[in-house]
Amino acid sequence: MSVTIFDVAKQAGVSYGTVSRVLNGKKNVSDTAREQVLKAAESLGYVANRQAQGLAGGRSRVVGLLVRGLSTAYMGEIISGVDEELMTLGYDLMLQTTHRVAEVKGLASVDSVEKKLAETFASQLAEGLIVVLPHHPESYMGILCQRSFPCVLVDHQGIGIDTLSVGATNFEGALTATEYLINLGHRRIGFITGTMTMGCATERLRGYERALKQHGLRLDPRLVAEGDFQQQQGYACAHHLLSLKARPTAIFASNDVMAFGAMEAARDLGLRIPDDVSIVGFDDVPQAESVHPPLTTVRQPLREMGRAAARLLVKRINGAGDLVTRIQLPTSLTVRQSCSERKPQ
Amino acid sequence: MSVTIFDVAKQAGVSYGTVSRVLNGKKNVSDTAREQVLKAAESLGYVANRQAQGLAGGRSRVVGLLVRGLSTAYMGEIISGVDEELMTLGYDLMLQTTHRVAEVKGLASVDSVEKKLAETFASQLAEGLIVVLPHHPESYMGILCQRSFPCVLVDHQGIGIDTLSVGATNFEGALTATEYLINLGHRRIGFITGTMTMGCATERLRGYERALKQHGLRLDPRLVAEGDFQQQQGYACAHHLLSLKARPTAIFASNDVMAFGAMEAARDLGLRIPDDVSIVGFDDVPQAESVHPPLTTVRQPLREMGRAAARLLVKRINGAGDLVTRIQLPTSLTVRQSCSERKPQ
DNA sequence: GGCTAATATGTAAGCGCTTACATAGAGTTT
DNA sequence: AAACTCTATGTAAGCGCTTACATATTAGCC
Repeated sequence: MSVTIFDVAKQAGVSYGTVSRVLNGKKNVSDTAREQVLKAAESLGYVANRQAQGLAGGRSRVVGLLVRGLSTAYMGEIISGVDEELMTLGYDLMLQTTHRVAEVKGLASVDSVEKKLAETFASQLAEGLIVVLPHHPESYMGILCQRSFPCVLVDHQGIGIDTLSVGATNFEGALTATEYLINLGHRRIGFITGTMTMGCATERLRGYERALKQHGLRLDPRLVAEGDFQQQQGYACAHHLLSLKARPTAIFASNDVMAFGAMEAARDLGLRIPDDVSIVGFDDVPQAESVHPPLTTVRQPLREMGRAAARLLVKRINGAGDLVTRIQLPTSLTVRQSCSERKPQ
Repeated sequence: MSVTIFDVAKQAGVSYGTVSRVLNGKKNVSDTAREQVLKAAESLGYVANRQAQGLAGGRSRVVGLLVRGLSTAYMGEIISGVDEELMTLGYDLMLQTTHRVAEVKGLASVDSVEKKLAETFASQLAEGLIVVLPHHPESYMGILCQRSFPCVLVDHQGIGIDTLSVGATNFEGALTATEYLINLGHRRIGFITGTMTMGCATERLRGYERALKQHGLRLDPRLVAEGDFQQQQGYACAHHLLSLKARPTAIFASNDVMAFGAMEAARDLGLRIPDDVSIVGFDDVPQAESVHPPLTTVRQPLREMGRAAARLLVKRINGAGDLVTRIQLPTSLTVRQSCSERKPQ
C-alpha cells in the first residue's frame, strides 16, 4: 500500500537501518549511501509513518494546544503564531478545546479539563502542551508539571517555579497608554476593566492607576467601570461613563473588543471620536485598524507570543533545561486615529 | 513508565488479547473477564497509547482540518463545531493552516498545500481531512479523492461527483433577506458583494438579484458594489453607495464583517441606523448581536456546518458508503434592530 | 605489515497495540 | 458417550519505525 523504509532501502541498495540514519540526519553514513537513499526516497515519494516513528522513538512530533474557545480574534492570532513556529520546528498541532468537554458532556469543567489533560499525557499523542489563557490552571497544571510533562502557559502569570509561561507587559502597556492620554491633555480618563479574576486584567488596571498617580492625578473610582472583555459590556460601561455629569474626555478599555463597544456607545450618545471623546483599546487585534476611526491601542504581540510559546515548549521537550521559565514580550502603543488632544472646554 | 495493556492483563488475571477485546468492545468475552479488565484498567488509570493503536490497527482516530487562517470569527465557529462533534465521535483534531506553509516557506501556496496534503495523507497521521473554504480545491483535492482519502469540503460547492461537501443555502438566504427589505418598503437596496471568485459570494448576489426580479424591481448596477469580505472594503463600498445622489435606503452586505464596516460608514455620513438606512449582514457571527444596533443578518449555522462536516467525514472513514455527498444546511433570517420600514420621503 | 581506532553498515529487538489463528472448554446433538 | 458446534481465551505475528549491538570495512600509526 504505502511506501515504507524497506522499499526505500531496497531501491537505494542499502539496509533499512541506513535509511533510517540518513533520514534522521545521524552521522556515520557515507556520502554515497546518503545520496542514494535521498534519491530513492524522493523518487518513491516516501513519507515516514508518524505513528511508527512515535512508537519506536517516543517522539510523536505533535504538541497539544489547549484553548477555551475560538471565537475571538485574540485566540486566532495566538494560535496562528503557535502554528507558524511549530511548522518551522517540524511539529504538528493537535487542537483541544476545553469548552467542548464541559459543554458536550455536561461535566464540571475543571474536572473534565483535568481528565482530558491526563489522557493527552497518557495517550502519548502529544509531547507537550500549550495552554492559552487558562482560568484556573493551578488545578490541573500541577499534575502535569509534577510528572514533568512539558507545558507552557500563554498570557498567564505562571503558577510557580516550574511552569513555563509567556506573557506580555500588561502593566507597562496600560501605563504607557494612560500616559499618552494624559499627555494629550486628558484629565478625566475613564477605564473599563477586564474580567478581574484574570491576571492580565488586574495588571492593566494597575498600569492605569500608576500612570494617574505619577502625573499627580487623583484616581476617581467613578471613572472605573468593571467590564468582562466582551463588546456588550464595553458598550454598557462606556455608556455609563459617558453619561456621567462630569464625563470623561477619554476612555481606555482593557481590550479592543470592549473599545469597539465603547466607540458605539459614544456615537449613540452623539459624541464624535476622537473630537468629543478619545478611545484607547488593548490587544491590537486585526479589526482594530479596520474600524472607523482606526483604533489607537496597546499592541500585544499575540502572534509573537504564540511563536515564543512554541519555541519554549519545544526547547523544553528537547530537554534543553535552560533557565528561562518566563518570556515577557513588550507591548507597544499603536497610535491610530481614535484619540485627539483634549479640547479646551 | 506508562501503564500498558500488559499491566492491565496481569492485574485482571487474563491475557492481553482479552484486554484488547474488552477495550475495543469486541464480542466473545465473558462477563466476568470483562468486568475484571474494566476494573483493572480503571484502577491503574490505563489509557491506550494512540500511536500503537494507530500502527497496529490502522486507525489513528485523528482527522486533519485545513483552514486558510484563523483570524475570522467565521472560522472560529466552524472549527468549534467540528471540534465538538469530533469529540463525541472519539476523534482528535489536527489543525493545519495553509497560510503558514506559504508564508513561512515562501512557496507558491497551491503547490505547498498540495505537498502538505500529500504528506498528511502519506504520513497516516490523519484518517481524513476537512477543508474549510478553500480557494482552489480542484488543484489538490483531485489527488486525494482519487486515492480515496476521505475528505469533506466546507462552504464550497464541491468539485465533482466524488467530493463530500457541506454548505448552506446562500442563494435562498440572500433572497429571503432581500425580500425582507423589500417588504419593509425599501426600493433602492444597495448590495455589497463578497470576493466574486468564491461560490458563496456569487450565490448571494444571485439571491439578491432574484428577489428584486420577483418583486418587479429593476436591478440598478450602480447599487451593487464589489467587496472582498473585509471590513474596510465594507466601509468603502457603503460609503460610496450612501454618497450616491439617489442613495439606497438599505444596504445588504454579503457578510457581517462588511456590514459592520457599512454601519460605520453610515454613521460617519451622519445617517442613523436603522432610521435613515437599514443594514443587513450575512453569517451571524457572534459579534453581530453585540454591535449597536444589533445586526439583522442571514444566519448561517456555522457550528452546525462544522458538526455536519465532522459527521460526514467520519461516516466516510468508516466506510459507510451512503449516497449523501452534499449536506446543505438552511440559512435563516435573524431579525434584530438594524432595519426599519422605509420612511415615506 | 600488523596492530588499534575509527567509521560504516547490517541485523535484531522492541515500542504497545490489533487481529488472525490455535486451542481449550462448555454446550448440544444423536 | 462420542462427535460436533460454539464460545472464550491464549499466543504469535506484525504494523513501520528507532536504536543498540554486532560485524565488516577502512584508515592511521609505529
